[in-house]
Amino acid sequence: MRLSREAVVTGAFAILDRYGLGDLTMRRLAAELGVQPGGLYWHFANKQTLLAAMSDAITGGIATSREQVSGDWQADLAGLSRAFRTALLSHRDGAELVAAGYALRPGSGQPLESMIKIMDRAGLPDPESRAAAAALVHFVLGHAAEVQAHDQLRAAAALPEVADQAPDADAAFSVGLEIFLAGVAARCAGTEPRSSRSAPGR
Amino acid sequence: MRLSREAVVTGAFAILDRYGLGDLTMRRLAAELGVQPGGLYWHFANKQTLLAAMSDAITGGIATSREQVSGDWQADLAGLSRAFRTALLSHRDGAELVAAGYALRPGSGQPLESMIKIMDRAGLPDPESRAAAAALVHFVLGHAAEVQAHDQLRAAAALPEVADQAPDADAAFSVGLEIFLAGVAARCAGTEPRSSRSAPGR
DNA sequence: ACCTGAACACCGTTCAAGT
DNA sequence: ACCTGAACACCGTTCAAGT
Repeated sequence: MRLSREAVVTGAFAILDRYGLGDLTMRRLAAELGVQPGGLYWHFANKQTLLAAMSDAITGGIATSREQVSGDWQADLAGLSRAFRTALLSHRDGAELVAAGYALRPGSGQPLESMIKIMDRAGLPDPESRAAAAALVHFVLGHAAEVQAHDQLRAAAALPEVADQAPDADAAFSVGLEIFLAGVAARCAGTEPRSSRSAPGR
Repeated sequence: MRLSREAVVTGAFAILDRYGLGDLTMRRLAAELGVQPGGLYWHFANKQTLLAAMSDAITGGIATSREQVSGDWQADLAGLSRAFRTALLSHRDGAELVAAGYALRPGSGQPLESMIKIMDRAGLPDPESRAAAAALVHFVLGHAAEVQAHDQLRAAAALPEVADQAPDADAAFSVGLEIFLAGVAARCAGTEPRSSRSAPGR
């Protein structure tokens, strides 16, 4: 069967979900697709490009669908952050994969630009909204990467505990997100258009 | 000359600073030390253990020296975060190195525990202070990793711009840090700091 | 246009054997 | 105790040659 970019990406996700990022090699992928390793390089210039395509597949579709939902910027920002987290957790090692390519390709498909827009509407001017969005992205990426690392440690140790500390991770994410939202709200105090005043300044 | 754990770590840092994390291989390190690759495995069980030792060398000495400086928890937390950032930036790819081992070895030498203590004193109870500290660590790690990735992209492109956007990065870090501090302060509003509650007349 | 075959230049790790 | 020599089982990538 003829190969294609999509077929390669699909096969790559199959290996990622079954064996993890460490075992996602060009040679293993070629074997999975019934092809010689060199054949992959007609469709992708190198492994990095393939990983970038996978990263875009994970983060794509989040930003556009959640751009402007309501007038409440805090709800919008929380929803976008949760959607980002869910997308990262939807594939094994998804956070590590996206984080690896994130710094190299600024904003290419990440929800960063959407976050900046939401904060702009909240009353944060451009340089600060960009810095704030970057901080939020770093938090979500780091949190999701930690969750998935713990997942794999548990799987490797074959612990019989079923639901272990999944609720802990969810609660920890909510705490971090709420702190961030409160911090942005405090910084917007005075300049904000019409949102609720929640936190006192410093 | 006889090898030692410290000599191996020192050589590893030399390669890291000169060639980057991607070129830090056991074979190259062995050549640098005038030794056969297999010889390294008498001092370190595997590469991961060596990288963990390097990570500890980077983060060690921050937490202990900056534990309780003043009574102002915001100043303490900001100082600790900045010291953490400086430590990560003190070696090439330092943030990526520390981040890679971070999720696998919870808290082993990271300033996370110090952050938790500071927030405890600020009035945040345990489960929340832990989640907040994790969020702060993720922000600092992600920020530093992005800064260093941009550093290398600039170096690879051989851009003639000298000071480029280093001030931008510093300002972005400050914004993220201030937002976080304001968010924690907002969450602590109402609950008095521990020192004024439990210590009756000091 | 799309892929094979085969090679190039690497990896981390192990382990008998030497000293 | 500490390291060598040599191997094992892999990597990503290239590229002439086939179809």
